Parts: sequence; structure tokens; C-alpha cells
Amino acid sequence: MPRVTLNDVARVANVSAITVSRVLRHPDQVSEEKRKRVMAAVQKLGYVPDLAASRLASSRTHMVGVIVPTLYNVIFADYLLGLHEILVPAGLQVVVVNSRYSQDEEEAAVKTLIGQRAEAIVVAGIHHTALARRLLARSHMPVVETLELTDRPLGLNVGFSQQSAAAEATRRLIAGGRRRIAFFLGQLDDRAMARQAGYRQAMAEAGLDETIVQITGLSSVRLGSALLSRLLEDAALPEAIFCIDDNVALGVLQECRKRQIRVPDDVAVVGFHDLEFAACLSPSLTTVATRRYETGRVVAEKLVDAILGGTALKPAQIDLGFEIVARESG
Amino acid sequence: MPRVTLNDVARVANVSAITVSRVLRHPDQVSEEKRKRVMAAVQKLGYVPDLAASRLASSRTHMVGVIVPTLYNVIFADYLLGLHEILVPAGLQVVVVNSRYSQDEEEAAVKTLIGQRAEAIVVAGIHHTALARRLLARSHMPVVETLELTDRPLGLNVGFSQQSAAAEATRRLIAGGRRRIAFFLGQLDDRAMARQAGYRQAMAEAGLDETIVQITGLSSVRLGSALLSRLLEDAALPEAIFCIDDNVALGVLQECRKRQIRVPDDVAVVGFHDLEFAACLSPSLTTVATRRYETGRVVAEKLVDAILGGTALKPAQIDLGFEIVARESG
DNA sequence: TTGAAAGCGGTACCAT
DNA sequence: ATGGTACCGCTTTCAA
Repeated sequence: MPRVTLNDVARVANVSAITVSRVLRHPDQVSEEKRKRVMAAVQKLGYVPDLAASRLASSRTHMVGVIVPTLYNVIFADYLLGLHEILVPAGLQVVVVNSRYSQDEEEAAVKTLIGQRAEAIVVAGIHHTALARRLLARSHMPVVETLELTDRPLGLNVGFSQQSAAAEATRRLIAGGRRRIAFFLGQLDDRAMARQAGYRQAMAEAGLDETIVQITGLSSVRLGSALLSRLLEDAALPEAIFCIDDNVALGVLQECRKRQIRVPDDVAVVGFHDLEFAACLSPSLTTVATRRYETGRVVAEKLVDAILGGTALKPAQIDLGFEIVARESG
Repeated sequence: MPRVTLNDVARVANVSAITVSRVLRHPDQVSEEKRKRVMAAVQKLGYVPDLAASRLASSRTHMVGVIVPTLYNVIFADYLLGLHEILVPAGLQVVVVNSRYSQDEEEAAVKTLIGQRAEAIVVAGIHHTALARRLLARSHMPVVETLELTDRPLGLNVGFSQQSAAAEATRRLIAGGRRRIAFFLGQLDDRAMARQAGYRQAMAEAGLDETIVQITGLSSVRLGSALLSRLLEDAALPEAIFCIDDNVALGVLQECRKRQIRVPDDVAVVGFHDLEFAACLSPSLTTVATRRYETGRVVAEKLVDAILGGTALKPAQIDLGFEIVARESG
């Protein structure tokens, strides 16, 4: 199946190859007559330019690579939307690669994106394999690490302190008079680890004992339900439960309902992320609002400046912060 | 910033360029001594092959393009996971492009993917612009349409009948003695339209009046809550509410709780998709289970056969069906 | 096992 | 405004 090439179009339109190329990229540099002939030929043949050839000749790919650990979590959808909304209108394509919470898959993704000669790489998180770090550092391309803060950024770093956010939320519960506060989580990925550290820090500051309940697995509503059941198997109900995220918190709320446990009277429940449903649950969910969408936008704006301006991305750290949103659940 | 090329590696390793290429792709065809020298040079220089050049020379891209309308809906995460799990081990890269529920953006995505010379295109849905259809038909590449069934498939078609599923769920409510049944939805995308048609069909069959409440927007928990509030502004509570999906259903359940409306005693609530949380809500949610993950796997298996086997994708229609899951809510 | 040369499909550069 | 030519970085012959 012979593919339609620039030369095929040129032959049909009876012009040179370069003229076809110009019609497609700078139509105003070509006379109207030839332009029409070329466009007609393009239509007729169903010609679509080969981006690999274009990239090889021009060394432009118009492509930004974005590595995320999962697509199961709405927070990444928010974040990708923010990136998308700025990059696409600027003529840059967003290529999403899923690393499935594996540093090795992340390394593979980095190789792929460098191999594709992406014009920038945006990666969620700050922990990478040594080789991935080395490749990114050498790649001479703009690199952005997001959603956490790091002391040794590879380039730009936009996010917030997961640990401070968790510590702050825990301190608030303590200030509200709750003493026995449990921390519920699923898998211990980087961000979960940072939040757990924040919880432990706040508990230690107040001289309180930790209660950490973990069942490995992606965070989910079902997981929240299971975590509460697990805890109640061999312990009394705590005064508060701080959940790794809102999905888990929703599961806890459902399980409380099933067991006739009153929230917040019997137990306070706090989530993380302020997903869209948090405000309209009954009771509404107290949580930590994070700025995923803004993160995407800020990153994208910096990248557009750097890529289209042809300047290097200035290394910097941008802390977008977080906010504790107090609602009915605790 | 001069990029490291195959020739740079060859020079450092003191071999020819083609030998470096062989070491990277067919290591067993090269003597151990040279192989070691080459690998050392690759490491030292941080060489990453240019995929555009490779593609141009070999006409293989190892890339499958997948177009989805949104990343906000977990059903697409399930579906992508199924695709991922088969394609990646087979050495094929999954490139996800978001069309944001726009046929024009879908057409742009098709152009991009054809331009990238993806080895196959998988698109969610069966409605496309005329040009997108034409380009796909001409592209000579395997094309798969998913998650719905169509009479005129472009190639392979894997999914289920959204309309039948919705009609079936509605009939079940009717059979349970419910008469005044409302249908709640957000935006009227293709799949929403098909489900609405199923609801109307079942209501018409039974000679019942329709009550359709719509507020444009992505489906969400908040939307479900708003839809019930809207309905109750100028109508009595119906006997049942069939929601466009489980998120909306969850919103309805929360709003019911807030208003002290008992489910299923006062009103039955039915969702769509059987998302992970449906089973552990209280009351648990009756819904229509759909097979997103299996869809992804089946599609991927067929593609692997076609691409690696070098055979054309046999046009066919695969109906994966659906299942009504009766739980406490209705 | 190894290498030289041609060429994949475009674009940059320089003429005309 | 238009075209000729070299070349982007790699792989595919084909020969040695």
C-alpha cells in the first residue's frame, strides 16, 4: 500500500515538492493559483504529511511529553486539562505516557519521549531512577517536575508540599480536640509517603500515638470501606480518620453509614484533594484542596514561553500551596 | 546543543554506524567484543535513538493511537488499562489523544495519528466527521471503533448497544411496578443520546410518559445532586430515577439523604457502568455493568495479531454485552 | 560478522 | 514566487 507523499501531491498539482510544502506551512508565500491546485491535489489524494520526516528535516516536533503515574485518579485529569488548555492553542501536542507508579516504566517513558525528541518533558513527582535523572539532565530539553516540591530540581518544579499539607490537616484535627487520630492509606507511592510523613510529624509534635491502617492497592471507595472494617476488627473507633484522599474518605463515610456510626459526632473524617463530590456529600467532606488544574496551567505557560521564545527554561521552584477546606465531616 | 547520534557512538566505539544499530536491535548478530565497546559508548554518551529517523528508515513506528473523548471518566481509564496491558508487552506503544467530546478535535487527532504513521487507530465511538471517516478508510491501517455498535464499521467494531442496555434497565424498573420514571443526564454526547433513546423506547413500549431532566455539563456527583433539585422545583418526586451514569446516581443518593428521601422506598435510583464504588455505597447502587476493561483487551489482542502477524484486520463486529446488576437502590 | 551506499519524506538554504 | 539540492539520523539492501 503505497503511501501518499509530498511528491505525489506535487506531481498531481504539477508543481515542485517544495511548493507543496510551502502551501501547507506558509500559504501566503505562494500564488493563489498554485495554492488552489495544491489544495485540490491534497484533498483528492487524502495526503497527510509524515511528521517523522518533517521532524527529521526541521528538528521541530511540536510535542510535549507528559508522564503520569495513573489515569485512574481524577487529579491527573485536572492537571492534564490545565496543560492541554494552554499547550494545544499554542500549537503544541500533548503526549501522555502512563508510568503505572513504576520508576522503571517512568524511565522507559523518558527514553521514549527523548527518542521522539519531545520539546519538553513534564513528569509528575520528584523521584526518578538514576538513569532517568541523567538522561533528563543531559537532554538539554526543558524538564518540569510537578505536584511535589524538591530540593534538587532537574529544571522547573511546580507543586506544593504534600507533607506540610498533611501535617496541617492533622494539626487542625488535634486543635479541634481529637486525640486518637488514624491515618488510612492504600499503596505507599511517593505522594502517599509524603502525606504519611506529615501525619506522623503532626502526631509526634503533639505527643500522640499513631494509628496507621494500610491495605495495598489503588485508592478507591471500596478501599476506604475496607480500611475502616479492618481497623474495627481489633480496635475501638478512633476520634478522627485522616484519609489519603477523598475516594477513601467517601468509602469511610459509606461504611460509617452502614454501621450507624455518626460523622462527625462519633468520628471526624477528613480527605485530601477536594474532588468535585466532596462538597455535595452528606455530610459534606472536610478535605485539603490542591491545585492540580492551576499546576497544569502554570507549567504549560512557562513551557510555551520557553519553547516558542526559544529561551531555556529558567530553573525555579513554584509553590502553589494548598488549602484546608472545613466542612461538616470534621 | 548537538544531539548525540548513532555516528557519534560509532566514532567513540570505533565501529561503523550500522554496527551500533545492530547492537541495539539484534545484539546476537554482533561479536561480543564490539558489542561491549558499543554499549559502553552508548552509556557514556547517553545516546537515545531518534525514533523519527528510525521510523523514516524502517517504516515501523510501534505505535498505536487511541482517541478518547475525555480523561475525566474512569470508564476510559479501565478501557485504556485493558489496551495497555496487552499492547505494551507486545512492544507497542500506546499514544492517547483526547478529543474532548468534539468531532473536530477528533478529526485533528486522526490527522495527527496518521501523520505520525501510527500502526493502528482505536477510536471510542462510531460518529465521526466525513473527512475523518475518509482519512481513516484510506489510511490502510487497522481501525477499531469501540464502546458502541454500528451498522457501518470502518474496520473492527467492539462494544455493546448503549441503547439496548438503557432500554433493558428501564424495562426492569417498569416490571418492578414503577411508573413515573425520570431520566437524568448531563451533556448529550453520542453515548448519552443512545441511552436516552433506550429509555424513551422502553417508556413508549409501556405507554408511559417520559420525564427527562438535563443540565448540560460533564457528568459528576454535583450534577446528580443539581438534577434532583431541579426536578423537585416544579414536580413531585418520581417513583424511579435512571441516571446517565453512576456519578450522577451518587449525587442523587446524596441529595436524597439531605432531603430525607428514602431510597429505594420513596424512589428507586439506578446508575450506569457499575463503577467501583457502586457496590459499597449505602444503599448499594443498582446499575448496568459494562465491560470497558475487556473491550480494551479484546481490541488489543486483535491488533497485536494483525500488526505482528502482518495481516489485515478482519472487519467484524464484537458485541461484549452488558449486565443489569440489581442492588439495594432499586 | 562487518561495512558502504542508497534512500525513507520532508525542509533549509540558496539560486533563479 | 518558485525550484534545485543537500541533508536530517537511521535502516535496508548488498557486498566483502
